[in-house]
Amino acid sequence: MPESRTAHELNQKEQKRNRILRAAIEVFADKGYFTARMSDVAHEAQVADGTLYLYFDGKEDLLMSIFDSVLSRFIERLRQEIDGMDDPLEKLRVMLRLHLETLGRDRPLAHVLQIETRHTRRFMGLLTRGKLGIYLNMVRGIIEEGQEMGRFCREISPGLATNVVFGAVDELTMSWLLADEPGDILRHLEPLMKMIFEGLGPCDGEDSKKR
Amino acid sequence: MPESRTAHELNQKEQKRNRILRAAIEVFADKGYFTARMSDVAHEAQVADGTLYLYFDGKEDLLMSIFDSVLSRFIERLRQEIDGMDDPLEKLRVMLRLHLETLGRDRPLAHVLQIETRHTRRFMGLLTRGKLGIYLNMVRGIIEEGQEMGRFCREISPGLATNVVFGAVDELTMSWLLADEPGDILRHLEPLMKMIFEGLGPCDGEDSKKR
Amino acid sequence: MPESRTAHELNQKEQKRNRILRAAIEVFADKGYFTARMSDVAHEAQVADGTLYLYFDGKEDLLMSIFDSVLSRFIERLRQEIDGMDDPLEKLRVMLRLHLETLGRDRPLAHVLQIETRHTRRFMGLLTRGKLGIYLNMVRGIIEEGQEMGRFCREISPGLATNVVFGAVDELTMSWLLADEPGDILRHLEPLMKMIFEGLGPCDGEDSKKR
Amino acid sequence: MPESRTAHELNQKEQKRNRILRAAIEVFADKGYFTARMSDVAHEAQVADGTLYLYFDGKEDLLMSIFDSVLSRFIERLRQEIDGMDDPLEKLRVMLRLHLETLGRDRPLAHVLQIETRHTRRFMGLLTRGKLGIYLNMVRGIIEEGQEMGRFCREISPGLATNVVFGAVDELTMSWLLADEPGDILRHLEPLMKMIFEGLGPCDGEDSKKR
DNA sequence: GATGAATGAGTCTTCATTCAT
DNA sequence: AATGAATGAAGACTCATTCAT
Repeated sequence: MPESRTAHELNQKEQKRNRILRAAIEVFADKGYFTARMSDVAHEAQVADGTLYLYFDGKEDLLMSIFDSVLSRFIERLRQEIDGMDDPLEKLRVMLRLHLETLGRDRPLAHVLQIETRHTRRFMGLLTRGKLGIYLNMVRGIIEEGQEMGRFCREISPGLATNVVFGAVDELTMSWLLADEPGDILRHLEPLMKMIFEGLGPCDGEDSKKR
Repeated sequence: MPESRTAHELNQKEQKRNRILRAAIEVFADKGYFTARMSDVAHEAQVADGTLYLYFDGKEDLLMSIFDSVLSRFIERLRQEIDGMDDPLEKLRVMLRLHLETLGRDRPLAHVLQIETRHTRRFMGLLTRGKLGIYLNMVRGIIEEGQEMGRFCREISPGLATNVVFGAVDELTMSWLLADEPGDILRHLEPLMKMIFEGLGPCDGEDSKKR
Repeated sequence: MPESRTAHELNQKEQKRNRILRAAIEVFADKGYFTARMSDVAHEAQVADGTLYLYFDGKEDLLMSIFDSVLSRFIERLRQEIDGMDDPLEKLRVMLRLHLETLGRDRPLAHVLQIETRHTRRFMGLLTRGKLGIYLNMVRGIIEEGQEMGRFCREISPGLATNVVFGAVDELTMSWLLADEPGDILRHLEPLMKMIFEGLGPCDGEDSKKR
Repeated sequence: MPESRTAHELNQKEQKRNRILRAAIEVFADKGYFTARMSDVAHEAQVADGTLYLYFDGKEDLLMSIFDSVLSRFIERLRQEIDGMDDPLEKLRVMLRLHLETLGRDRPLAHVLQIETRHTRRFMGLLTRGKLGIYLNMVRGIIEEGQEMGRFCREISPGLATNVVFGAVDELTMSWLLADEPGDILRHLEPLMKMIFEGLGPCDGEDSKKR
């Protein structure tokens, strides 16, 4: 059963957009955002230079869109997986696994996300106000939920906790990325979870796991 | 007692060189290496554009020189402090403290060293063959010494151990740098030392702390 | 009958290349190679500055290409005209006429070729290894042919003879170029031929035209 | 007997001026006027960059001054030698010999005078209004004198004749300069004189040397 | 929609010239 | 007078972006 013409076209368009995005990831990871030329991306994507501008607003938008598109898919998957769950700690585990999987599977992407995006203050600002903000809000949501259910220490401010959790994965990814022989990033998941639980877990009298 | 004319002039020259270097650190940290213009650096250093080229070979050399100059001073101080010591572990502690202090005291510098330098593959290569190589060799020297004295596990290759130690500080610095409320980076020194000692410490029969 | 798209485009491209080349000739002749700015050339050619770099590698290449393009056409025409001829002396005459015509018809071109090209040692070297070398080899070929046929004195080394002939036209052109009221350069052709014939002609016993 | 202090100083000054001038000749001949840097000249003259400006107004003045100084000495010598002579033709011979000697003895100088000076229209204009004008006027004077005495053809305009004579030496020098194995330029003196005499000599009925 | 030739703003760098010492 | 460090104007070249085909 054939798709409607429009749907088909949309699909075509979507495919080409993704091809360009993919090309940008490779090229940015390889040469660095500033050193890479738009025509390098066009060449890698096997389209004309001008075509890039039919799908993106410019070089900066291309970089932002990498972030955005990856995060969109990530958030969607995360929601699906998390949806039926009850345990906030388990939700966190799923989230971190997904995060590490996404990057661990794709080094060029990880490079762009971790390195090329940090160049300018302005950039980080823009990102945080976009899809990244949604992600961070989800983390925060889970933490607040955990605090309400008594699974997480209530004395820690949710904002700080979010930073700690996000910072931990970020740091982990960065070191994996800079390592010469990175290995499987997922092997760090459980130690990370342990650290986080120790950091966030119940802080009342009865819970004496920590010093 | 007046300095000799030459000595005075050298001093003057050295001072201006440092002023430019400092300006470059500020500007690169603020706008990013690629976004920063040479005239921004000149302006910040309160010299004319052309003056930059009396002290440095160009933009790239400026970035390299930041690295180089900081590392030179760092290595010198490190040598002085380490000189009379016997215990390799203590030497490592001094080294890491100095490393963290140097960066922790100067965020713009840390930014440039950790972020702006990672842009291109080529850059890292150049650096490693320069002063950074000397530093890494010192780390390696200490580790080998520790192994010979039986303080460090002999089964670990010194090269790998060097990477682990250096990677650990690097990672630590990076996360401190990306944090919103960084705090005093030195508070991480002891935990770091503990980790390193656990990772590198004696691995023979009598020492059963590790599996 | 429409040209194929590609052929048409090539033609367009070739035309614009020539327009730029022409503009460069005018501007270089007028202001001198070093004093002329690339944007002067662009302006004269009615293209944007950047466009120059779509057709040439830079300022130097532009100068070289003037030489090259003129010489290419010159050599081609020379080959066509000479092809069926037998008499080497006649070939020389055709060659010199063509040489003088080419420059005599186009003073700016002559200026660039004679003056602006002599600036640097390096330049002349590059040229001689290019199209100019081919031309010089053709001259030499004709002379050797003449010697074999007994029309030219066999005692003169072909290399020297080539220099003499080429030097003569060169000198002639130079003086025509520097003159205030140059007149028709072709009026010098026959005297020149006479001189060359006297210089190169048979040198044996029976031929006593020369002392 | 010591010179007066002032005279001595003037002499010192003059010497340094000449050293700079000489350096400029060497450097301009070697690298070309535009490619040469003022600091190259300073280096060659073993003075500081700034010192050049104590003796000359700038780069252009340096080039002009080469011309001027050479021509000054040339004109002075010429006047001395010519002074007691009667025969205009002999005066011409002396003049041409001096001209060829001056350049033939000093290739770098010849290079600068013949090549580097022709760059810009403006340059030639300036020169002609300076010492060069004086020289040309002397040539013209000799020719007019010759015409009055009936030794030269009266039908030729003195201006044209001057151009012919000057152009001939110029052309000769140029070809000598461009030649690979120049040899002694003075060997061309007599042929040149012959040509000039044939060109300028008496043109009336009784004198039938020319067609 | 797709192309890629054309555009021209933007920047690094050079170097003639100046001037405090 | 001599120096040479400092200046800053000027220009070659790059490359993100546009738009006619």
